[in-house]
Amino acid sequence: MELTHSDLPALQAPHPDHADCRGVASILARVGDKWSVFVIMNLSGGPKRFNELKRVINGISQRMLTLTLRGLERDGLVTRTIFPTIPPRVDYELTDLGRGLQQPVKALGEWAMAHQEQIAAARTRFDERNNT
Amino acid sequence: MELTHSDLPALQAPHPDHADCRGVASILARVGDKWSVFVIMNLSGGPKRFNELKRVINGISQRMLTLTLRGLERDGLVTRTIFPTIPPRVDYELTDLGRGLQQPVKALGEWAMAHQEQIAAARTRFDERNNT
DNA sequence: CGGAATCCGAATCGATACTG
DNA sequence: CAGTATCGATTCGGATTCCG
Repeated sequence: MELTHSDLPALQAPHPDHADCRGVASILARVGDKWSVFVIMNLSGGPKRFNELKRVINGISQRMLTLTLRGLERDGLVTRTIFPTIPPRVDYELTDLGRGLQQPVKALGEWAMAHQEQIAAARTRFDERNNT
Repeated sequence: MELTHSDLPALQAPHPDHADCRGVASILARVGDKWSVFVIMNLSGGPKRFNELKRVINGISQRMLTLTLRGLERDGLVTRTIFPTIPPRVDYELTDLGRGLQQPVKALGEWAMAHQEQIAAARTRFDERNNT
């Protein structure tokens, strides 16, 4: 698969807690993927079709939308339902698991929104300091 | 800079809320970066030196640790303090901003831990279904 | 010790063209 | 409409070498 940064090198285990880091990291990677987040957000309101998502997300290529949706489906976050009509229709919908993920993701998003100016300022300062 | 997935294409704005997606996404990308998360976690306990981090994280290359730390420093999440001793010593420490980020990240990490079996199972099922 | 610089293969991604 | 397939450009990232 192309999308996942999934498999990461061994991680030391100072506490037994760290045993699960491998799996956890692959989940964090999905959240860090901007397209995955956008798709999850745009599915909050209910099921959507492929091209509907493509229009709303605006900037995603067909290829990346397909890849992103496959990844989410693989992780059990999204379901894919085919209606064998003509023309074909495919609906994507959040699973309960996917909806559950929205809470922590929104928390993170809100933190990001709340501090984005602070971070932007830090970036500007850092960039000015280094180049010129 | 090499590390950031930062700049993303325009995003439609159904609600005015979505105006900030650009900046927010670049912050989410940092959280999605596995090394950044590991570094932030490992700095919870207080400042650490470069090679100390390198040993603890185990699997990160020197190059990626440098890049990751620069990124975090740029975003104002980590400070870098040089002690001009011989041999040189450089300490990295979380800023208040960095410590603040830990809360939502931990929430996400806990969600991931809580559901990792469910997700692993979903992946297995999906993979079995498709190939073989 | 804590990097910076270079090399180079591997993984990503967008654009395009084709299909049922 | 909802994809798959292919290709070229970019980016990523590990290994290595050199430096104060």
